[in-house]
Order: sequence, then C-alpha cells, then structure tokens
Amino acid sequence: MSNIELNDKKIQILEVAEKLFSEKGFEGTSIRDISKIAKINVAMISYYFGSKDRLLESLIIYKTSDLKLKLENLLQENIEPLEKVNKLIEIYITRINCNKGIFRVLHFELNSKEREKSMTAFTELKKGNLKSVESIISQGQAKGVFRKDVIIPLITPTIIGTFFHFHMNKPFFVELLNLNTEELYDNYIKTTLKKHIQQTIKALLVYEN
Amino acid sequence: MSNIELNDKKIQILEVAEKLFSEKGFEGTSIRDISKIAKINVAMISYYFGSKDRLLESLIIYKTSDLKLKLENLLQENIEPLEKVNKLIEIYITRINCNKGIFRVLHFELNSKEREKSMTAFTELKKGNLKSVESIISQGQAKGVFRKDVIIPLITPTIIGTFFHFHMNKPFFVELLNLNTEELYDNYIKTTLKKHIQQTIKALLVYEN
Amino acid sequence: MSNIELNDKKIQILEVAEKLFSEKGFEGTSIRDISKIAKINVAMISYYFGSKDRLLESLIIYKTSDLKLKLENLLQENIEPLEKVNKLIEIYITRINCNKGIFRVLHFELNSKEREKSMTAFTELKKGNLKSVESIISQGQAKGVFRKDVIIPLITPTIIGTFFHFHMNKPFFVELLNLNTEELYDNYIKTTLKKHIQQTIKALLVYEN
Amino acid sequence: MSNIELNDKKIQILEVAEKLFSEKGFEGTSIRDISKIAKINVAMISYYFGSKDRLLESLIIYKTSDLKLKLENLLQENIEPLEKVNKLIEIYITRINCNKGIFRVLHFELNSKEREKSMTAFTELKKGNLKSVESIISQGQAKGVFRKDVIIPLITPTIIGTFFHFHMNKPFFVELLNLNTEELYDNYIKTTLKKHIQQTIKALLVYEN
DNA sequence: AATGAATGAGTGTTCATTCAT
DNA sequence: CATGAATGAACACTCATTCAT
Repeated sequence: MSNIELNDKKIQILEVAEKLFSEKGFEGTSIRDISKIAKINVAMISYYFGSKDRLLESLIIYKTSDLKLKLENLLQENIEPLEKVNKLIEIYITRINCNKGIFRVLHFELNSKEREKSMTAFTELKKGNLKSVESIISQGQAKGVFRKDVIIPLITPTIIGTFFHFHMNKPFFVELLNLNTEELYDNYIKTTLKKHIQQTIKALLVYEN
Repeated sequence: MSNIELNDKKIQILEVAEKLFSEKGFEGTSIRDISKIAKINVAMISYYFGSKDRLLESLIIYKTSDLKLKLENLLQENIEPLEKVNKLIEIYITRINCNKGIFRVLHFELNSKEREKSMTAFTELKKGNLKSVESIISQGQAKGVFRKDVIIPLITPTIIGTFFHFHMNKPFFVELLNLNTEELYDNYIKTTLKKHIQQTIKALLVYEN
Repeated sequence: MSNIELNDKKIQILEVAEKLFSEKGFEGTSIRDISKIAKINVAMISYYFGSKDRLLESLIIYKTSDLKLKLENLLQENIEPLEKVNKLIEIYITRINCNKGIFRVLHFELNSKEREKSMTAFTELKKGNLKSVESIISQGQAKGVFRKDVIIPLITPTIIGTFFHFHMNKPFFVELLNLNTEELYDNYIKTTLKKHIQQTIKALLVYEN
Repeated sequence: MSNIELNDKKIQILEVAEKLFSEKGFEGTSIRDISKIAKINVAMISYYFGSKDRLLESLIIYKTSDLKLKLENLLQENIEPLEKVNKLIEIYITRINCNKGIFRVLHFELNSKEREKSMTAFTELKKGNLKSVESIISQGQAKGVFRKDVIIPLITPTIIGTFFHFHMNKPFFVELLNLNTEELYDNYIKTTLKKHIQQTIKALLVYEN
C-alpha cells in the first residue's frame, strides 16, 4: 500500500521488470538490464524502489492487487455453484494469463528466498483465494450438487498447476500443438486449456464413484 | 551423452549442485558454494563440466535418465486401464517427489535459457511421457471405460502441475495443513495429494456429463 | 569570509555537520545523513554551501572565528607566570573540550586536503596561540622562575597533544578508568587530566637537572 | 596471527594501502586506488584480505606486531629507570615515526567505527604498552627515583600525543621551523622533539614541588 | 528561494572462468 | 591430472551534484 504512488516512470520500470524477470528470472536479471530497456538511469531503480528486492515487492503488490477484488465480486454473484466454479477458473486463467510474467516469478523465486514482505503479501493473496474457493464449494455441497469428499485446498493447485505446467512448457506445447503465433497460443489457453480445467474440476466435484 | 563417464567426484558435484540449485536457484548458486560443500576446488567444476551452464546440462541428463525406463515397464503390465493410470500417477509422484530438486530446476531455469542440449533431452523425455499417457488412455477408451473427449496432452499438466503447484507453495501448505515435519509433508504427498490427483484424473476420464 | 551571512538553516546544517563529521569523519558522513538529521533537503547543502568540501570550509571558518579571544585577556592579567601557564592550560582544555568535534575535524581532515582558505585561518590561530605561549614563558624566564632551555614551540603540542591523544582513545580510557558516563568522562578531563598536564608543564618549566 | 602468511604481493598491497590511508584516510581511499598503484587487480584485495575492512585489520597487525616485541625486550634490560624511560620514548618515536601513516589511520579512523576485530588488536597493543610503562615507572618509584603521584595512564598520552600533535600540524611546523626537506623534518623529530619529550617526562617523573 | 527528481561516476564485492604449474 | 592464484567483467548500490520548476 505504501507504493501506491506510481508515476509513469515507476510503472514503466515495473513493466520492464516483469518482462525480464519472467524471461530470465529474478537473479538472472540485472538492474542494468532493466534500466537499459526502460531507458532510465541505473540509480533510478534504487531511488524509486529502494533496492532490487523491494522492486520485486512493489511489482507483486502492483500486479496482484486487483485479483482479490475480482474474486470478491464473484462471491456476491447469484449464480449456480458449478457456474461459479467455471467463472472462478476463467478469472484465474484470464488474470494469470495476463500476468504470466509476474506469476512465474512469484512461484519460482519467492518460495526459496527470505523475502518476508513480498512473501506475506503473496501468502495473504493465497489465503484469500482459498477462502473464495472454500466458500463456493461449500455452497455447492450444501445444495447437494458437489460431492463432499473433495480435498478443497488441493483444488487450486489443480487449477493453477495445470495452467502453469502448460505455460512453463510453452515451447514443448507450441511445437506439439502447432501454436506458432502468440495469438494461437493465447487462444488455446482461453479455449481448450480453460475447457480442460473446467471439465476436470467439474468431474472432480460432481462425479460419484 | 558425452558426459556419461561419471566418476565419484563428478557425481558428488552433481548431487551438491542439485541440492543447491533446488534451494537457491541456478543463478542464486555460485560454483564456489558448490565447491565448498562438495569439498572440491573451484576450478574443478569448470574443469570437469566445462562451465556452470554445462554442469546444469549434465545434471539434467544424469537425473532424468531412469524415469523413461519405469514408464516403459508400466506399459507392458497387464492390468486394467484405470489401475494403470493410477500407477502412472504414483510413478510420477514418487519419481518427481524423489527428485523435487532437479525438477524444480528443470521447470525454472530451463525454459528461459538457450540450453539446446539439455533442452532436447528434456523434450524427448516429455514426448516419451506423452506417448505413454496416450497409449494408456487409448487402451481405456478402446475398452470403453474412458470417455473420448478428454484432451490427452493436458492430462500430464494436470497431474504434474497439481503436484508442482503444491510443492512450489510448500511453506503455505505446511502452515495451512500443519505439516511441520519433513515426514508429515512427504506423507501428505504420498497419501492425500496422490489420492486427490488420482481421484481427479479418474473423474475426468470416467465421468460423463 | 564570503559565507558570513549565516541564516538559521545554515547554522543548523553546520551544527549537524560538526556533530557527524566528528563522529564519523568527513568521508564517512554523507550529505544525506546531514540533511536527514538537519531536516532539510539534500539539495540545500549544495545550494547553500556549493559543495560538501565547501561545507567543511564554512564549518571550520564558522567554528574557529571565535576561538582566539580569551588568550589575549590572559596576557594582560597581572599574575604569577606559573599561574598564567596553569590558566592557559585550563583555557585550552576547556575551550577544546567544548569544541572537541571541530577540533577533531580540524586535525584530521584538514591536513590531508588542499583547503587553502580554511587552512590559512587555522594557521593564523595557531600562530596567535604560539605567540601567547611565547610571551607568557618569556615573562617567566625573565623573572627567573622558568628555565631557559625549553623548546617553546613544543609546549603547545604537549598540552594539546596530551589532551587529544586521551580523547582520541576515549573508548580505551573509558574502559580502563571506568568513565562510563559522559559526566564522569568530562569530569576526569576537567580534574585529573588537567592536573596532569599542568603538573607536566610545570615540571618541564621549573625543574632543573 | 591468522594473516601471518604474507607473500610479496600481499606486502606490496599493504604498503600501498598504508601510504594511501595515511594520505587520504581510510574512507577516502578506494580499493581501486590501491589496486591501481599496487598494479594488481581490484579483486585481489577482496581475494587476499576478504574485504577492505579486513585489509585494514591486516595492516594494523602487520605494522604493530614488532612494537610489542621491542617493548618486551626493553623491560628485560638491566638499566636505570630513567634511562629505560628515555629508551621507551625513543622506541615510540622511532617506531611511530616509521609508521606515521598507519598510526595516523589508527588514531583517526579506528575509534569512531565499529571495527571490532582491528579495534581489539589495537586495544591489546595499547594495554600492552600501558603495562610496560607501568612496570618501568613502578621500578623507578620502588628505587625512590620517581615521584609517586604521577598518573601513569596519562604518561603515554603525553609522549605520543606530543609527537602526534606535532606531526598532525606538520605544515605549520615546517614553515615555522624551516624544516623544508623531509630529512630536516625527520631529523628534528629524532633530535629536538625526542629531546623535548624525554625532558618533559623526566621532569614530570623526577621533579618534586 | 527552494526542492524533488534525476543522474553519472564511483563504491566494495562477487562472479565464472582462465592460467601457470 | 588437478589446483591455487589471479583476473576482468559484472553486480547492487550510494554518492555528491545538477537541473527543471
């Protein structure tokens, strides 16, 4: 919240940082790389964000702040539980797909480091997400449309994990499925991959052995 | 393949490298860190493997060579398709869980770099895996026990992705599920998480809307 | 002399600068440190003084301008030569003890730099001091109470040097002599250290082999 | 003691470091300055000494290690107390005069910083010195040739302080006393200044009011 | 008159790698 | 065959200063 004052240059830096972090990792990206592409002075980054670490923190906060909002709105909607789950998946896919870069950094770099602050922000986000999922599934279970023996905290790993594993192996799937342009790739995510995840979660929630 | 002559010291270096890479990332690990823990000279690594980059390549080839074998054996077994799928998942879980370190590195570092050689080795591995999955599911579809509209190349992302997303967020789930010891964590993977994935894939493959 | 127009903010900066320079040295103090403590803008210092170097010059001129005074009065007093020497020592001790900070800076930073201007001011001060000492000792020699073979220009080094060496090794003597509070330390200087110096100079001036 | 293995290059670095530290202070000297003059790589300094701070530590240990020895030898000599004091002063003068550079750094930079280790090494040196002085003076007091009311811990400040104050004001005294060449200056220290200090301390120790 | 934004030069340090032995 | 010594390049970061307003 402290970094809410984001002027154009700060945003420009954050965008470049996201791109490079996602391409080359956090450690693999130097602030010189960032400053060169963002066409700003090296010192600007320390000046604006304090340090490279705090740049990452700001990036996380900047990029994750509205996901929370969308989920909260979803919870209020008056629709069938299954449809809610599908919409949840759609939000995840869309949102994360737009921020592939930062989410990649989040998952890979964050867990192995002692980045207290950004860690906390990210943990809170995850807790919020889990609560949303729990709430939606409980509704469905109460209505008798969802089975009761699903392990709720593992739903999100399946949704996001599927997406991520696909994305992390982008070159592999691009070749396998002939997704030669960025558009084709994005389309595949928004249609086929989304459908697959929705189908999977629906089956898991509804199917009775 | 050129690095197939692995003496004790090379193996020792590889083991240490895996540990450190998985803990601190590739960029976050210096060859001095490795040499210190492996109790060998700094120059040894460049001497043995040529460069830090080629050390990673060797590590990947060294660690992925036997997964292929296990899958091929599974295909030959004469058991029900569903059981085969469950066994496949078990192999994945077990195998990857044992090699959490290297798989983490694989997913992280590999895609963002231009590592032709190790990339190729890894791609071949993935192609093999996909073929195994295709083969097993086709059998089940032929027998009429699996539905026909599943998107087979996305099965593996769901299996491995679920596992990985769980593992990448280890600290979060450790806190959430009180998996305070390494044993509890590993047990949770081998029982509950495995069950969840098997349940998910089964539902996906069997359930008809 | 050009910086004689000292408004409140300039004085505030100079006071903070003296404190920090004496504590952490000139190089060890950043203008950001100064500006933070003095609660003024970083640019103010360059704006007011031109540069960090010129800030030091201004500081020296500001602090040494009133240092002269008291010795001239002492010379006029109609008291015994030995008492005059004791009073001289007392003035030195008191005066320098009050200005420990700037004196430390003066001795340390000044000689290694090419600060023509502030150097000159300081040299003039030292010449004046020497003249006073010469005058007092000559009186004593004329009266036959002081021996004639003392090297007068080395009297001041003994007086001030003893004090300074003690002060420069403050932590050592604080521990050795249990001068744990600032009051104890200051008291020791005003009583025991002063007595020691007076005793020393008296012996030097009076004792005949 | 840990840095006892000093090869030629290490010594070369230490010599250059001493020169520069004494000329421009510790903070005012960059390791690039040192490396340039010593004609070694910048990285060598970190490589050999670990850090700039530890370079200073090594320098201190390197330069002070034999002073201790000389003092210990002095204590064993079977000569008159007064002669011992004079020899002590001579050792100080000679020794410190040879290492003006490092001693300047020691007194100026060391006390204001948190250099635990070098601080400790230096404190031990000072304690040793004090013990030597105490021992010598006690002998003289026991023999009845030294008065008993001198404040022993303040003897060293007078000896070294006089020398230092003279040296710190070198330009002033060079002009005042026409010590235009380095030889004249050094000669003055070794003869007149030394004599002055010996005379002063003798008077202090022997003279009875 | 005063300042926040911005900068280039410089800081100490670490890096993977090379080389002489 | 193996290694300690050495290196140049790069690292994140801080510095005093300047500039537009």
